[in-house]
Amino acid sequence: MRTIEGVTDRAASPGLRERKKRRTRDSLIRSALELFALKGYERTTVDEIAEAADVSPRTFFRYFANKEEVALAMQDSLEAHFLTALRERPAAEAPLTALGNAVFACWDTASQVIEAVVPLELHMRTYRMIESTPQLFAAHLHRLSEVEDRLAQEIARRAGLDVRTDPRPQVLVAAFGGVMRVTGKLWSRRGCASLEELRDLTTAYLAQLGPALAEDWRS
Amino acid sequence: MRTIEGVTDRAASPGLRERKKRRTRDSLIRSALELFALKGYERTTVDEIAEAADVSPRTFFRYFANKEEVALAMQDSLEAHFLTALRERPAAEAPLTALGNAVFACWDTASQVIEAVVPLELHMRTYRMIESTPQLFAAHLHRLSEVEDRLAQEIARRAGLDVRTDPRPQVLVAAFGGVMRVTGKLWSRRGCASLEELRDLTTAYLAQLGPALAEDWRS
DNA sequence: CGAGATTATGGCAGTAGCTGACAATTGACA
DNA sequence: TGTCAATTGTCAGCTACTGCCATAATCTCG
Repeated sequence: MRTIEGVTDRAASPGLRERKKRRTRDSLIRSALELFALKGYERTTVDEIAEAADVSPRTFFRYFANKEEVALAMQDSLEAHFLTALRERPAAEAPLTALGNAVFACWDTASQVIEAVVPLELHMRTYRMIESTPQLFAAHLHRLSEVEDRLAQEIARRAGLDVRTDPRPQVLVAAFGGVMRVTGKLWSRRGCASLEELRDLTTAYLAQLGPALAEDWRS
Repeated sequence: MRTIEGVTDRAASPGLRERKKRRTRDSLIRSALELFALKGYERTTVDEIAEAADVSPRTFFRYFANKEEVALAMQDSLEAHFLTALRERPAAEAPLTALGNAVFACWDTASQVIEAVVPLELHMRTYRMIESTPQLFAAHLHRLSEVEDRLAQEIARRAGLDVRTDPRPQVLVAAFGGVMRVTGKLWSRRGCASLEELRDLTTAYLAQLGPALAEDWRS
């Protein structure tokens, strides 16, 4: 039962079975990311990942629908983390402000979310790999577009609007997402140095949203 | 030689070999899109497409790197078409205005670009399929992100800026692209009825870019 | 505690996407 | 017409991924 599993996850002791599953999953992620970092995404086979995690190849596909998914597993956690951060923003904050603050708030605790599964540095390498591997980047963009849907939903809820009738939540989130992708790409090209740099980059680019839309750029 | 091929393409008679290649390619696209419409993307195999187009499966992969590519072939043409439309916009137009006008101008002639290869209605069905098939949609988003890069380049050129130093071109294009994706999705969900509807939708949503970024949404 | 219901895992066979290598065919061009 | 280059077909092979069934591990409840 997924629901019960999800609820008991953090509350009571999840039971041996659940703990074992989590360990297997984490082990698969770690093994995969390490192998990817070592030999590249395409040159790593699922069989190798399974072997490194000491499970059968068939089991791998019971945890991840495909090879992409294990590469993007941490992104998944981070996206959920971000969603939570947004929901915790005070209702008084303006939409765009809330989005921006949620990003920053979420980055403060992001390293903990990551390090619960893999070393931070490995995750950074993985992010660069995602940005530079077409197949992974495509899947990444797809997930982001689904996140944007949920973001728009949440933004609309905050503002007491209906996503179906008012275009502003979707438009805002689309623009916001665009900026995030641009900064993400830039950051990855610069080597994913520090979270500080990403923070500054994002601040600067988000601030340019208004000016970029201005009729005239002479300034 | 790609360059020579590209140049002679529309000028002199391209020669039998080139003509044959184009026919094979178009035939593959038509066969693929028809089969996709008939039995769905995943349930259509490359072997079937090749057989319908009367070539060997191996030849299919000489024209398209993978199965996704043939499904997105027309999008490819349309993106190139859009790029051209943007380049033809008068330099006096403001960045965002130029982007919007390029879209509309490009749609006026889009049907001709499409009908040179496949019936318009088949292309509409294909677009809906792209939006509703995760794997295709992911690939689609990836291509769009590459288009955005070129768009930013062109916008920067028009404004006499350097993409590397001024964030505005990229930010603007990212926001613009976000709106286009939102309208595209909406339009596909409504059944890709008419280009008119898409036009109205786009106009309305583009106009919301400014308001959506506003601090306060009470209005 | 122990029997029986659940659930996770492994093994295997098979499909489909995709590639490299080589041979055969076809168009280009002097 | 004959030579050269480009296109195509064939074939063997790898890898991602799935369905099926048997087995083994955990859980539940009397």
